[in-house]
Amino acid sequence: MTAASLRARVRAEMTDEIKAAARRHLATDGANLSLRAVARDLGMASSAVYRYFASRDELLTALIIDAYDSLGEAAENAPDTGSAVDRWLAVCHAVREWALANPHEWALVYGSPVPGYQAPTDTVEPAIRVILTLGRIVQDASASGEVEPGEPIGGRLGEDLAMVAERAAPGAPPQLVGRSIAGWIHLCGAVSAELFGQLNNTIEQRRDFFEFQMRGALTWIGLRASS
Amino acid sequence: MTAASLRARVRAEMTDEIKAAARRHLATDGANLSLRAVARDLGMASSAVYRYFASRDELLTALIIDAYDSLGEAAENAPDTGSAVDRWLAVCHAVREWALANPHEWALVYGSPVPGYQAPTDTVEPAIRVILTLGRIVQDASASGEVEPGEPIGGRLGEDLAMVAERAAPGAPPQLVGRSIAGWIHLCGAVSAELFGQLNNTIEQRRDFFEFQMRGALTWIGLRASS
DNA sequence: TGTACATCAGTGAACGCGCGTTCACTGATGTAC
DNA sequence: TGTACATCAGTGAACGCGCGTTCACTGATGTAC
Repeated sequence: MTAASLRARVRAEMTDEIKAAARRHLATDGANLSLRAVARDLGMASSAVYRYFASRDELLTALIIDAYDSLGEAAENAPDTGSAVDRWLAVCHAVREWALANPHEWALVYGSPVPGYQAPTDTVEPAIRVILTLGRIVQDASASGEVEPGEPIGGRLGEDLAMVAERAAPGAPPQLVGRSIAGWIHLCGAVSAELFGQLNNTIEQRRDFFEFQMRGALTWIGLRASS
Repeated sequence: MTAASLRARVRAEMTDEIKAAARRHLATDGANLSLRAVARDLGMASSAVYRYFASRDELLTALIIDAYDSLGEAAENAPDTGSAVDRWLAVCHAVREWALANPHEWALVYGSPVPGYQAPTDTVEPAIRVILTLGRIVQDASASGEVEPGEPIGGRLGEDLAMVAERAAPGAPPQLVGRSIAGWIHLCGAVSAELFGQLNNTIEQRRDFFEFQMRGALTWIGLRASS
């Protein structure tokens, strides 16, 4: 380990500590967390944070990227065995469990947009990891015939979906991809509904209801339980 | 018109103006809007606002209740003719169109919870107007047999759903109510996905895709196009 | 109808606070010869 | 190996700002007799 890389490592560790403290502040302050409060927690001058992040927004961006990456990793590491339905459901549960474990980071990326904050383009790649994971399942299922193709979709929507299919599940029929995107949206909606309190005092069997919903969505999407 | 009720009317008008100004501020500041900024917009001293709202949180609560009521009214006023499927879709489109017209109010009630804000109980009644509207459609469809009842759901989730059914669609089978709640959650998720930017650079035919999703959800929910 | 009083909307100053960001600086750590 | 210099993390004061809320007050509007 050369001296230079040691300095780099210390720097990386400090960067991580700042992000960790900022992440803790998401719980109390949401997306308008305070740089000064973060610095205070770490016992350092607020100006010192500027050695690591050029501005509050840049720190926020780092948190957003980390959240997407962490969620994406959770989705990618979901058990990848069994039928397409099994695999899809495993991803759904992995996403939900990650969100329950990291509710404020979920809110940061899937909640209301932060007013005045414009996400830079380097958030895009981490942002699509979940949907690419689902796309792979759909593509595999389509290749092995574990799928109801369904009615083709014409018009401009058909073109939109064909372009998405090309990027996320090449070879799969666009209408199937469209139904899969709908499934992903339902997944996000179900997680947000649970996290943001829409089910309070109504449905207490959260996990069961979640699975019920995702299985229901799958019947329409048209993945089959076995090939 | 007595003098007293005139004073009351002027007061109500001023209250409305404050809320209108605050609503405008939702666009730029989100849920952490500033009382002082609102007062400034109206050309009044910031302390004057306290004659109308005891605190910033109380003003926020008023905005939340108004948003729920406005959305609820839009849903209730959706065209109420044709089959259960027609009526359900009409409500979905009414909700989406309201949200597109009032994106910041949608974010206020269906976006990430405001940290530190606890909604008082008088937000509950306005909050459930949409789902009660959907419940009425399901109840009617169930009564007239325009419905696939589907497999009953046992266990605790079944009990949860039976209780919801009792409140929102008495007489309808709990499993149908469960699928309907899932449809409502998908509706909220689809609107949030569109509004919060999840479809950016992906799907441009927003209305078509929305309708595609809602129709798809309906095939699983099991409302029939005609009795 | 006229007058004394009560109610109420609105003012402006103040309290005490926190914020993001900049800047000149100190001192430690690394680099080049 | 030793020394002169450059890099870099971190400090602390300052700038200029905005915030929610309170309080004693003024004047207009309504009420009771």
